[in-house]
Amino acid sequence: MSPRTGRRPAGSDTRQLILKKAGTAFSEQGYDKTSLRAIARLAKVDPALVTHYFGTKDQLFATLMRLPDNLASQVAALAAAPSADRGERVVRFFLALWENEATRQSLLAVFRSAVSQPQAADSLRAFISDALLGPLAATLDLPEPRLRATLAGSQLIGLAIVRYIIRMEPLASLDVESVVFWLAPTLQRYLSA
Amino acid sequence: MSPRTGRRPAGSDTRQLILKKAGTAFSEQGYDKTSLRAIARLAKVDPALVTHYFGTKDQLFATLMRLPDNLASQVAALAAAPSADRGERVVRFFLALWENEATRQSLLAVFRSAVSQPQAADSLRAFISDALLGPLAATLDLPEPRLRATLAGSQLIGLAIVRYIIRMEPLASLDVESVVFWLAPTLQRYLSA
DNA sequence: CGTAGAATTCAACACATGATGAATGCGATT
DNA sequence: AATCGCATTCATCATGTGTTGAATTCTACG
Repeated sequence: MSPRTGRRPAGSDTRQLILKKAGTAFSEQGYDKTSLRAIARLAKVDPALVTHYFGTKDQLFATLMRLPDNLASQVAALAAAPSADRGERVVRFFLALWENEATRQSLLAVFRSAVSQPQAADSLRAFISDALLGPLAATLDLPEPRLRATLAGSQLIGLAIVRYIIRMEPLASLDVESVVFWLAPTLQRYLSA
Repeated sequence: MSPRTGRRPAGSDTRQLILKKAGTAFSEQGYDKTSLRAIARLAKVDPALVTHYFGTKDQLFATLMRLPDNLASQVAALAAAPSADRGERVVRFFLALWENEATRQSLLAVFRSAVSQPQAADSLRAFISDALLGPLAATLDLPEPRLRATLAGSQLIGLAIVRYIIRMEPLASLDVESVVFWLAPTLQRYLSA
């Protein structure tokens, strides 16, 4: 009789399994609609085990949402680029973030949660504004740099929503190079002209 | 002793009060995070009364989310416009929708709910794709009309998110004319060139 | 071997949710 | 005045949530 309780025989890393399942669940449904019990169900584990490993639901989410730390420095590199192909570089950078499986998951989760969780929305806005658009605006010696950066942000966020969240065709299946081809001039105009 | 139960004295239109409170609640929090009980609390009414008037929560939401029916015909008019200032017209039309208090509420609610509710997301995609971008694409005699319409949609959706949902400055407080000034060329390029 | 501690589940709590059916009060019609 | 129907609340149900504390089983170390 397989015992219903107690420690499991082999050395399978259940903790990591839970993390993985939680990651996909959060990225597919957002924070609110993802229940600890659903995560536990996916990992074939008791809900209490999730709590046991990661504390509260908030802490679990925070553990998962660690975006790459070098993001800021990458943006700085972007800003230092010559202004002629700045638009293209920005688009490529943004697309790289979303095409990468790991970061895409975090981004999806954050975006999905930001709408309903005011706290998440605030931190998202702060992050985008301070860590991404701020540095970019700082290097624009043109009138209204802040506005220009925000406009660029609006096109990029629109791209993310349509291509990765709503998945509207044909943009959702378009190859990366074509996306760059279409969006680069727009970004370039916002960030120059 | 003011009786706790039974009909209320004066002729105040409670039904409409509930509708109004539900509208603001849905637009501020989206479908999921808005509870019938919260709506009832706002209207100072028993939760059962909400159910009594509007049936299920879904039906209440559907009752509120009736976007103006003439939308389709307006888009048709847009499509018929000369191609030279099509970009500007599209931007103006979109902004008019969001600057109008009544439609903004519906749009906010739909957007906020679309992220977490798969059903809402599907119908939003269908609506945008079929009723808005489809007709627009139909009148473009250029290569890849559908892609062009979707690109235009991405910039408009990005604008809505940044300006009306995330409320990121300075775009959030920018006057309408300036928004038109900045976005019209982008839209024009997607829809021509 | 024995035992400390980790992994895991069980059972339960306190709370919130959407929904329903019965009860009660008031207004309007006869 | 009597009555019918609407407006409104009460009490309650079934379900789902995050979280906690105790119990059980296994592993690892002495």
